Amino acid sequence: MKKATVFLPNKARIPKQKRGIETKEKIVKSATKLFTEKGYHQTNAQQIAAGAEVAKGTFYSYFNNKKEVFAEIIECIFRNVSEKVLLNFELKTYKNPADTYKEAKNLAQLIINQMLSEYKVNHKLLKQILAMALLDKEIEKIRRTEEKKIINLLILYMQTYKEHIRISDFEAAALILLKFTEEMLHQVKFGSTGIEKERLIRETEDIALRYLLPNP
Amino acid sequence: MKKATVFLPNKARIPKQKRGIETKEKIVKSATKLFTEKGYHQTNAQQIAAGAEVAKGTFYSYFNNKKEVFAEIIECIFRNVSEKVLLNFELKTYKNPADTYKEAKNLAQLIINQMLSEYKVNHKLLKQILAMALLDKEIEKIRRTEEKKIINLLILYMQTYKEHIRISDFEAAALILLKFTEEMLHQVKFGSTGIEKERLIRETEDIALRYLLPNP
Amino acid sequence: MKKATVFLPNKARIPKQKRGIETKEKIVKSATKLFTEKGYHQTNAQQIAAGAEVAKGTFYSYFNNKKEVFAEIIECIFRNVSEKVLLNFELKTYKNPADTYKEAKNLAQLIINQMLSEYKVNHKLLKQILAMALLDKEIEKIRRTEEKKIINLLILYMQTYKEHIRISDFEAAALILLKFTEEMLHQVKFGSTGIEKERLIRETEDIALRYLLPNP
Amino acid sequence: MKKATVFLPNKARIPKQKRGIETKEKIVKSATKLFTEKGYHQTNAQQIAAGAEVAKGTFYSYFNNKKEVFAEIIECIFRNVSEKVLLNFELKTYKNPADTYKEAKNLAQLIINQMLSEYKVNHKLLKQILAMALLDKEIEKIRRTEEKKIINLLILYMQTYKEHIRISDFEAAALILLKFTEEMLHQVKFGSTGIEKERLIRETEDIALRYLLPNP
DNA sequence: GATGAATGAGCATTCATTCAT
DNA sequence: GATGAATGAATGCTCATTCAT
Repeated sequence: MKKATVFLPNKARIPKQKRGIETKEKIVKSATKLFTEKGYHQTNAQQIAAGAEVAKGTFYSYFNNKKEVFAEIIECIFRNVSEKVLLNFELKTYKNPADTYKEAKNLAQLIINQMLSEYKVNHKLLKQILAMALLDKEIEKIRRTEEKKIINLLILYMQTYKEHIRISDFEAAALILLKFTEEMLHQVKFGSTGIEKERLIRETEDIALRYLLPNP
Repeated sequence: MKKATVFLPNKARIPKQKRGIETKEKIVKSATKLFTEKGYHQTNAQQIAAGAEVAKGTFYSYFNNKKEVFAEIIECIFRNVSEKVLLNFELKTYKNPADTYKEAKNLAQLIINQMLSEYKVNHKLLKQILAMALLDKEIEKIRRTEEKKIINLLILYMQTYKEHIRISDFEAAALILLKFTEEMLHQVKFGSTGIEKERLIRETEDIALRYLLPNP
Repeated sequence: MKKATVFLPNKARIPKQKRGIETKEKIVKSATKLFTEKGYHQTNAQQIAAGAEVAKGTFYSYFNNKKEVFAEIIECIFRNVSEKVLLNFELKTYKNPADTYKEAKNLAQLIINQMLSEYKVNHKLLKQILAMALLDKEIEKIRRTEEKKIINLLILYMQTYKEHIRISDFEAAALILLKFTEEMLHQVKFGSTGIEKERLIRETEDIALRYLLPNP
Repeated sequence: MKKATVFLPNKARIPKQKRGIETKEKIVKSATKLFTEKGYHQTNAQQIAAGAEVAKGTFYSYFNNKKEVFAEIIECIFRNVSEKVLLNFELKTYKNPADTYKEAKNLAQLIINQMLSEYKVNHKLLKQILAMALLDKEIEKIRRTEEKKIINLLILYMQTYKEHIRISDFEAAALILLKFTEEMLHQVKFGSTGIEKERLIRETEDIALRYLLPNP
């Protein structure tokens, strides 16, 4: 086993002109389509380039490698979700500053529904993303960074309504709620259990609210 | 991807003699080690064979391809978990046929703990397994088959203690409980959140029991 | 600039069986032919494999890369030269232990001629070798290792006949004599100056002997 | 290799205006820097252009290809050396027309020293140049053309002092002296033998003078 | 049964060069 | 004149799988 040190040039072009931006978008679009249809490992740079109607070399002038497009795609997806959820939360708390039990319940319901609905991504692509987040450190990091934002939001929510919240370990609770809701989302998305979507969502809400809020 | 095979010859040898069984075990052991250390995609047949101190050809006479060893490994792991949990459940219900509220709680706690402790598999290998279950239909099927057993067990548990259980949709509840517990297990295993194991387990128990059982 | 550490597997096969040895020889032969005809940089692994009538993969199972074949070829050539010169020197000094001035002269003449004649390698390949020894550290090292043997031989010669040698810095002298003789050899081989081979060899002998030995 | 061009369009621009000349100089400077630091083969047009702070297209409007810049660089270096040596020789023979033995010796010493000191080029770049002169016909030709000038100078020197020179084959002697001095220069420059520069230069002078001049 | 030499399609990546803007 | 986006042939290398010994 020899050990060699190599310099990775990081020569990815950052397009400034309209044409370049369009080309990059075409590549991302083609990559998303192929990753969704065939999976990440079954897709190669040649196919992505062909799908975007550009040459292989053009792909490599915008991205250093296949993983980089994937990272860009999922960063965009995750960010979109966390931004939407955050925005919605801010709107609601601004409009309804009063913190009654009923409001706490409504807001919790809202956040859960928000998360469940925001993953607009195709379920096949979602599988690829989840798998890659397990297999690849960099992708895992991107996922965790975006998840941290939602966790912070959940902690903020619990602090806002702390008088109506029965649990005390906000940090652990936020993580658990996020992971649990995500997992339920995946079950709903992948729907391979024969149990209908609605039943799962209803139980998800039940379990989360019962955990968060004391008995009325 | 490399080769689109229409006819699957399935020429894998099923060893009957002691020597053959030992060879197969050596191959499985080597594969497990490599999948854990380097990951599934980073491991090739040559390395598995070398690790088992057999020739590449020998590997291919016991397994049709790399995925087959992986399937065998995870089938063994999942089966082990479901068998242990099942066995334990049966022992407890046999010994304690009375179904008081307290017993229901104790047993629920037991099942959760059982599941949390039974995944003895290395966390790196677990990541590989979860990723593969997302990426590959066959692996997904194996996982689901074994999970179905635990779900049935949970449904049985709920039926046994139905008078003390507050939820009514046993099927959905069992799936949710399993998935939730699994997810928590992964958080505990991967431990990348900075939250201690004990806090996570405590909250997991809390959330599950509160969901299952009515307020005392 | 990112920095990455990569493990180079060094998976080159060392053939033990007759068939493997023959295959390796075929590859080396094909590589030598192509490096000579087209030059090192103009030759690729595919062509070497084709020339040896084996698959590309076979080439890569015997050599990690193109440079490795090249290194093997030149190591063989250099070693051959130094071994022949050394052998001849030992034979002569064994047969003629007396160290008169005349013998010193004869032996010097012999060594020069030996070196001049031993580079049996084609002049085009020699150019490739010299260029690579300038461009590549590893090839340079191989060259220097083999040259050191001849330098040691020349130092030994000077020590043996030290009473008849006019110079005192044996180490520098040996290096200079070697490099000078090599350079003359290249001029003779490359013959691009229009000066005949014989004139160059005559002058080479003259300059070397006049440097080494005092005036009679 | 990449493209077999039959028609050489030679569309390289010859800059007349100040700005164009400056741009060309920037390109040459950048190329020299990169060839020295990374080597000829490891440098590409993009990097040269980037180093000169011009676009890739600009590079190709001044030079038809990478080799052309290299040729320009080495032509400049070699010409510089031969011009300096020639100039110095003319100055000395003009100032000291008398041709005594002592003067012959002094002048020889001077020429050797001149050559040894004039290769101001970085040793890494020198390696690249020597290698390219071995690998490429055009570069070889440039080198030979410039060397011919020094050889002619040496022949002129020998003719001027022919009464004090012991050798008769001026042409062969001039070539040998040049090649020998060059080779010694490289040994001094590359200095990979552990022998100090001064010892090598002293021996070089000794060997050359002893070859040229009879015993006093 | 075991071996390991051989295969060759397949993939990631590079880069000299062109040309529309 | 300058630019830099685009090209695509070419290359080094891998590895699942076969099969003669």
